[in-house]
Amino acid sequence: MMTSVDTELIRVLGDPLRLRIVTLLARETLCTSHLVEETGAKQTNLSNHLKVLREAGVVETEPCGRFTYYRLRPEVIAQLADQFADLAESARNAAENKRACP
Amino acid sequence: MMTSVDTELIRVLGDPLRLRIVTLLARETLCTSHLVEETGAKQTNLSNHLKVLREAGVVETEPCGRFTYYRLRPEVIAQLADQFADLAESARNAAENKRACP
DNA sequence: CGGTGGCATCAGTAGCCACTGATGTGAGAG
DNA sequence: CTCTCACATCAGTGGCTACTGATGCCACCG
Repeated sequence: MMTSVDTELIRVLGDPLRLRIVTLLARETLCTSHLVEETGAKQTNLSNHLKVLREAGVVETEPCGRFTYYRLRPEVIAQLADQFADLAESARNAAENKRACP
Repeated sequence: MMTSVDTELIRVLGDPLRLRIVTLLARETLCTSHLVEETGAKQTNLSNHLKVLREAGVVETEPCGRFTYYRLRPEVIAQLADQFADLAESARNAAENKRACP
């Protein structure tokens, strides 16, 4: 219920390129070169963002020979969705709560 | 369905203080001085963040004499929750899609 | 009508972070 | 073994932004 939203996770997803990556990975599991091709970003840049996403627990890696596949972790996104849903419901219920002017 | 997540909205909510404000406003409608008192932040700083939240459509204002009440817009948060839920579901369905190594 | 309190705006600053080029590492191909 | 390719790491830099102090504006109180 009173699960406050994870600030760090939102901050991580707040970057346009990272959100782009997450959106792409929501459709299929890809490796870095695919992401380079899809986004047009440099490999170094993507590697940095993927590291951030990995450390935030948003994606997980699966080595495949020389390649590294990145897979999105749906539970993390789903949990975030639930947290926002809770927040929205809380806001709806408290619509008429108004603290008196001091 | 394929509603991509609004980057700007997430970026706005990615700031710790702004998320704090949103969480507080999810419980009750407050005016600036209440938020100063709750968060311990300076009035100027809060005013800046509230402006950002207002321009992003997250909150709306209701003047009450000399005071300005801020109310959270639940629809915006709910829509965001839906977008993340869609993303999570999409990721679950595409769990086994893996593009071939180039 | 002056004074006060609530809030917005302005200009300046410091810190963070996204992006880049160069380099390191490790697996596969030949 | 050597070369190549996929990817990670490192160090440097520019731009954005959160925060601050000063000031302006407006509504209410006396």
